[in-house]
Amino acid sequence: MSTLVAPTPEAGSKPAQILEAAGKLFLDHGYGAVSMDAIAKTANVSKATLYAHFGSKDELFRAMVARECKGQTMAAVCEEARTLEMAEGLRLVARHFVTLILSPQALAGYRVVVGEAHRFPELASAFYDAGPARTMEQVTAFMVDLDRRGLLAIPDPQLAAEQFVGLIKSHTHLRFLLCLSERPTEEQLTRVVDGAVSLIIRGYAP
Amino acid sequence: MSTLVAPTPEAGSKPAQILEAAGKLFLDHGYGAVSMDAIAKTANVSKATLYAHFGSKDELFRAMVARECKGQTMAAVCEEARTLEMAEGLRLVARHFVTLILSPQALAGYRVVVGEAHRFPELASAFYDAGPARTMEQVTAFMVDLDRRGLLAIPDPQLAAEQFVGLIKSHTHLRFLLCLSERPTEEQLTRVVDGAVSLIIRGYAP
DNA sequence: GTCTATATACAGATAGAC
DNA sequence: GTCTATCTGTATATAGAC
Repeated sequence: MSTLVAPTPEAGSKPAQILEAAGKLFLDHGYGAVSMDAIAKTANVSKATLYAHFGSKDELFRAMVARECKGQTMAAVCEEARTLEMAEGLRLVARHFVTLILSPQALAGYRVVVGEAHRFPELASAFYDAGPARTMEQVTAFMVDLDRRGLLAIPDPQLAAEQFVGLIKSHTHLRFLLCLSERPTEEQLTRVVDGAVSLIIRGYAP
Repeated sequence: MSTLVAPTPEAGSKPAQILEAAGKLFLDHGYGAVSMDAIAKTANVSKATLYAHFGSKDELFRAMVARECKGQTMAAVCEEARTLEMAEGLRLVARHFVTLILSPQALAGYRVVVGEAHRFPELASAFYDAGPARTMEQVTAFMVDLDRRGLLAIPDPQLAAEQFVGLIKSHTHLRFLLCLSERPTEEQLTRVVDGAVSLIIRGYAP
């Protein structure tokens, strides 16, 4: 399993500038549509310098994805949710999750990784491990906790976790992926979140 | 709204050969990774002929997506499902839907359209109208029917339809999009379908 | 309509000076 | 380590013969 843990270059250094430029461009326009020239230009760096730090376009792309994967976690929220009343805890998790996946960065990352999954299968795999897989683990653990406390009756916590995130992504995520909507309205968010929470509670009531 | 209704060339003709080759290659490797040379070669046609029928790579790409969008509909199944017992009807719809979205063609199309959504926003929009939007309409109509017959109590049929498809896509769809799995096992399908159906039934029980 | 051959541009990657 | 200048392949698109 190829990890996505790349050594973070110190802020302000040339590699950091390059990674930042690469992130902006790749995420906005996709892998194929961005040239190394454009990245060098955006980073205020010569192309030779670029190649001195990243051996190829592939390598730079991988490093960029690794960088973007960091800091997108549900761990803290799932911990906090355990201390709340059930419906409130579920709503907190759902709310955090929907905000995360509809953020412009997450959407752009999703687009580019999905679009290049055929060409970079190991990258897709590493992205999955670093992002969605960890999220699923954390949400599953939350479901196990609800079951243990007797608040819900969940025979298959992993299935329940998958259903929960499926309910939240629902149809909305696709609409945003396809650039049909720009920003979620407060109303949209509430509708999806409340719908998912109440369906899970009614469906898994003890 | 740009429709995706392109005149279908007669089978066996040069345009048909070209579209078929373009479909194969674009869907397998993505827009950026496929050259017009490769398409011409695969179609057993010269590049000049190719340009005689399709003015540019963009145009060919659009025509290909239009072609691939045809024939993927849920209409017939949703009709049939109305004649069945509730759980069986839901299961039929779910089963058909999951089979549809996990088919290699649908996955490949999804990947390429999502990956290029930034560059071809109107195409993404047309794809949405031709595929997902129509599916949602049909599933929503099915939900309305279940409510009218008093089998379920569904105050917001559109939300329920979105939840139903969300439950079915769940986490599985992402795993397939990222090329982490090749073919769904019978067990996977049953698990997702039964889980979605029973959650909807319990959640919307009158 | 279809082909061979080519124009033109730009991509990724490198050589060599500083 | 960083730059300017360049090599080399290949991409899209077209000209002109048949």
